Amino acid sequence: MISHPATAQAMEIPEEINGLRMTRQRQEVYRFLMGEHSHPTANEVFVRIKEALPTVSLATVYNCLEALVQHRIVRQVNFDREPSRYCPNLDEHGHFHDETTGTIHDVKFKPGIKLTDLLDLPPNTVIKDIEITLRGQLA
Amino acid sequence: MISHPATAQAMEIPEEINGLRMTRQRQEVYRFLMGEHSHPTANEVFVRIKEALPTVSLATVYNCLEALVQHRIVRQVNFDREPSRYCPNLDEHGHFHDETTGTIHDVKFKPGIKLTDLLDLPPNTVIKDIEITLRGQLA
DNA sequence: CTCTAATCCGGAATGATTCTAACTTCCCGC
DNA sequence: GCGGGAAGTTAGAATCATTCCGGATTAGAG
Repeated sequence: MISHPATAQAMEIPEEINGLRMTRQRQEVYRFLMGEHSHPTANEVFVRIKEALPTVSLATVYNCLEALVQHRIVRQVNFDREPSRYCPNLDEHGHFHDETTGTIHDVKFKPGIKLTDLLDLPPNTVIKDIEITLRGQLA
Repeated sequence: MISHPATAQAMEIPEEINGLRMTRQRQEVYRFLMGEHSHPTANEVFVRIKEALPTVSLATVYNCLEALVQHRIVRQVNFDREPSRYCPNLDEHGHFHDETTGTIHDVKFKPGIKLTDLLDLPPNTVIKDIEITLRGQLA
């Protein structure tokens, strides 16, 4: 087992997360996402991890992202029909898309809010996932 | 000006809605959407209104849908990266995507709920649009 | 070390949507 | 009613994020 004291910014990543074997490529994707709050697209992940892994392919980035999402290690965020973005924040939260800058911000819920309590859902509904997206501008 | 007493199901549609001139094609798109709760895709709208307007093109359906959405006459709903769907319900509401049947249901908020009150938004934020989507199954 | 499954790779294919350029219709002032 | 510009429509081509494919590589079990 080799440790990497020289590569300072390299975060240690376990060999497996939530039952997903963390290959080198998945590590790089995951490491990059964890350090970003900008909700990158697949392509942005791709160009960025190519620095560390020059032979990586875009298809692999898509594969890795899908695996990470399936195993609930990161979240996929969709805005209208724009390219999907990826978010390392696993807490229940929404996303605000600032139209003037094009940036995306996480939006917390006020304390004690249980989203499903506010919705008029039919009984016996099993909710697997909730997505809240806002669009507007910071005046 | 000809009236159409024979075409029974034909709903009267004003010449203009929210400042949008209602051409024949826009009328057909709008009329169909108003009678549907199934949240059709652009292509579903296309095949359906071709019955009344055989020469209509898919590009026109997209144009009409965009115009209707821009003028807040119908709403566009996006689920992950699936084709956009269109919804005649203008009340603030969410959408529940039933994974077992593939159907989409409108979800009302419980009375008195003001969505933005529950979110921890930065001050001076102007919200133009909110979208809430749920995924799960009716057990 | 060998075998098999998982993963990765580059490039081709897919499919919803948008663009383009030509044609038609609408509408306004005359 | 009539001409001309603007708005709307059309078919087909182009776009572009994403997925698929076939072959090469790697990992882990025995």
